[in-house]
Amino acid sequence: MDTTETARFVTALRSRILAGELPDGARLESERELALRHGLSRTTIRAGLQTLEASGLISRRVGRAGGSFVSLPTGDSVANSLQLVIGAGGISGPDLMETRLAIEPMCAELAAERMGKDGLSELSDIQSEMVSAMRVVGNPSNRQRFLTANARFHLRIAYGSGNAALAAILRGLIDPIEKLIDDPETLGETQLRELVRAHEAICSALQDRNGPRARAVMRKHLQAHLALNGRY
Amino acid sequence: MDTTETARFVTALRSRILAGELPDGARLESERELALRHGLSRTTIRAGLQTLEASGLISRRVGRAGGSFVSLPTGDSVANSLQLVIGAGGISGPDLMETRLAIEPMCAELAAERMGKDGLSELSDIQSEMVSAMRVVGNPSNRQRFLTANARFHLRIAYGSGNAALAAILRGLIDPIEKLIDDPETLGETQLRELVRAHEAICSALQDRNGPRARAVMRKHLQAHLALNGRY
DNA sequence: CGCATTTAATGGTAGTACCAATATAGAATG
DNA sequence: CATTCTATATTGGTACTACCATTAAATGCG
Repeated sequence: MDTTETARFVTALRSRILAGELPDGARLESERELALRHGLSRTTIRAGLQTLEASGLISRRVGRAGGSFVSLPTGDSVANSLQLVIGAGGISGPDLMETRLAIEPMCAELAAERMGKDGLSELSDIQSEMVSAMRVVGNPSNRQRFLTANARFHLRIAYGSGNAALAAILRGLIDPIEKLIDDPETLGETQLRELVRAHEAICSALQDRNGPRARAVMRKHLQAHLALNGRY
Repeated sequence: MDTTETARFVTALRSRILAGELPDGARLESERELALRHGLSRTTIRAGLQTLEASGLISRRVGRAGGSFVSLPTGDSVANSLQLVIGAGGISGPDLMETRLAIEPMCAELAAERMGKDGLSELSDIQSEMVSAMRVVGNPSNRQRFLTANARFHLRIAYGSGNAALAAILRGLIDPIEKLIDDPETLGETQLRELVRAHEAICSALQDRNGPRARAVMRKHLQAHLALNGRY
């Protein structure tokens, strides 16, 4: 394996990073120094660093105090690659909804156990925002406000689950899903009102710290979406 | 945004790919031609292609009929970035198990509805492999055989769900999880036998095309793991 | 026709030079 | 002394040239 010099350099540096030898935020040597140390040209070093940067393992800044800095990958990179695959059409609409249906009830259950007071109040703020946006949802910009707040509502619960993996996955799904469901035909005023009501029930279950109920209500809420336009 | 020439080139080419303008497998112009067409140096073009390759959007081959080829990202890139984040310690052990608990029951339910005859027979082959490996599980190499087959069992069901997103996610989780649970203390012969029994029940539910039962049995199976060593 | 050889095209690597951004050291100034 | 401006050093970003290694196609030969 690792036929090229660049690939060798990448795997070497990547394992040092993942092994924790280079802590988060650590500054690597300059490209010129790395080239000398590894007996490679700056060209090759730069190619390797480019790859590592694209993987989210380092970030680079120019300038005197600049250089390459270790940045341990977070859920962001998962969300990004998920969005890439979806954007490329590698995952169908029904797949998205099914995945959501797998993830979010679990998020709700965990959030009921773990979400703090501030998180819950943030959630009810978002809920108020949705209610106020709904009043004039005929206005296109308000419809957008409504949908954005809806996404934030679900994301906030995922964060509230305290589970980085679940949150990252939902973050990757939510934008494509939002575009998928934004259809005035199937998502009219009646449905929006129903949606707000469901959110109310979820909030209440979370405040009661009732995990199973939160899970059940969330599940029902999502399945209602699925039923709206049977096949996406 | 896109302060550097490289970044500009990357975003331009990426959107062309995601827009479907460049179909899967399409061959890009050579680096020298791209440089001319974009009025950039080959250096910059190469930097951009390096990034796109790391994102899984293109692959490159040397040689006369070589070049850069569009490769629409698949679940692999999601699995990879998931493994990167986990490898960097960005996701805890309990997070992993909870995510698994969210994903796999859904996989089982869908697989019960969608898995074909060949898939089911593959599954029972894997099951036989596990049974035969279990007989001499004291032997370390056989223990490895057993665990590998176990992973394949769960992955096969995820594929059988026909849902690319769920399969990709489990693929990213399974290796780290396998290492996590491979503890002779908590996973002794008694537990292995119990595990095989659970797999048997899952197989049977799938063959009966009983989705809800498949979901329930899978869920119970995973929760047994969780209970084994309460906190990972 | 079939096989070996040559040739041409590609990405990979090296090296040099210079540019642009930016933190730091130092000088000028109040 | 404090502040502000200026020079400077260090860094990544880009350009250009040259050559190598790999690979498939074109060519030649038997």
